[in-house]
Amino acid sequence: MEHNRSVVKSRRKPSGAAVQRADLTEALYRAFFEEWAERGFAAISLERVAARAGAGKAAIYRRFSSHHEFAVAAVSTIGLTIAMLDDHGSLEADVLAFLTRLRVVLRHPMIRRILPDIHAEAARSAPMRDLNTQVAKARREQAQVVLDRAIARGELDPAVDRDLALDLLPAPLYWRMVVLGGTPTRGQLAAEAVAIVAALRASSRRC
Amino acid sequence: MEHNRSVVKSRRKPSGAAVQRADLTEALYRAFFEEWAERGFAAISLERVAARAGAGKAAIYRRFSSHHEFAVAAVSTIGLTIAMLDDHGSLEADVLAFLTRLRVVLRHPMIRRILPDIHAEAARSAPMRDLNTQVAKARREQAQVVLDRAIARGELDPAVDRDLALDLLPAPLYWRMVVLGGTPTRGQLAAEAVAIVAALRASSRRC
DNA sequence: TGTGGTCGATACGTTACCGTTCCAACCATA
DNA sequence: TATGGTTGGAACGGTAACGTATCGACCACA
Repeated sequence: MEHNRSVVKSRRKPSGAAVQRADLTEALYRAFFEEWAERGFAAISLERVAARAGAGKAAIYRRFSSHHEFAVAAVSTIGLTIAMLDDHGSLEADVLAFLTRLRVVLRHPMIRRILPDIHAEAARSAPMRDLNTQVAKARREQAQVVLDRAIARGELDPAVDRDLALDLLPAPLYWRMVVLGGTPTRGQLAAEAVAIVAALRASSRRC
Repeated sequence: MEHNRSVVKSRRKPSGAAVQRADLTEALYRAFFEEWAERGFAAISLERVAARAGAGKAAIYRRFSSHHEFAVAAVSTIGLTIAMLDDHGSLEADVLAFLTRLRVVLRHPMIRRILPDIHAEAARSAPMRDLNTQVAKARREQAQVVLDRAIARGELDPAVDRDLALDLLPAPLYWRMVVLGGTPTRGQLAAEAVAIVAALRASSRRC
């Protein structure tokens, strides 16, 4: 069907100018996210993306078979940086470290705009839903470590409600920054850590 | 400029078929939100909205001067139902009632899809930001009542960190339902209420 | 050093939506 | 009951993005 010539007889490998430029591929992804942040996912125009990347539309359609596939490929490049958190000696310190890192992420104006869009789109398209659960899983693991350490230290009951705990850790800060659009100070973060630790302790006691 | 004839000489008030049909206006709003939920805010087409409402485009442009104004008017119809919560006798019961009501709201598939879109758009356009803060304020007042009652009962320190408390109440449930896409059971809601109460208590103690 | 073959950019036809204009339908008023 | 005047719907040009086809430019290989 496609690439008929090379299927019939591939004399030699592509070389020279006939090889895809990885830097342009990256520029296309970057432009895609910039457009996303500015206009919203549903309004992304591949023509503007190409122009912003300093390329033509063919540069996109040679790499991806459709608008949709390009979008999927672009979002798939996210969520790979999942560096683990250091041990800070106590649950409260670990929680504060977790919140501090989350604040760094949510401070990026682009991420702040794209994240809620992902959640909205997750209800509409399957690949976006997959991406969302994948990102959630990565975040989950990071938080699991915090809980496991606390249990090992004896600060938390092993029978702690993990699902609830994994909600309690990121939710208040996400709410404040993404939903309300604010940015808490370091002191407010510390107060939040104290409250979250209390909530975590309470969610292990049987009622 | 416009409506010259009636300015020059208004013989009699509009009547008969010459009066706007309120039911169609409502149908247009409804269609707007259905389109929003299906396609995303940025991809709303007024042509499809009109078609879905069983009307022509002129029905929209007679009522609103532009696409943008229509959107603003539509979103302004939200957030007017702010019925106050009954007193359930204890902070924990009040929190549970608050969560139960929030769960009802977030169960609507349309609201679940539209809310994150609003947060994303709030970072892009001023009127959407206004809407968001307005909705936030209504929610705030509802939660304030819960806190005030608890303080009156002696369950909470009057010096409680209100900003933090107002984040702690809705955030975990919002996270679970909108970000993760799940729906907690009544039992999970009760456990969450316990955890939140513990967090609220902790956020009033001085450190 | 010649060259094969893919690359990126431009131009093109198609589709969809915007916002406007026009006209028949409609019904409470007088 | 006749009618005035606005309504809703359909048709119209204009714009923008999609996805495809074509072209010269390019450069590692042989």
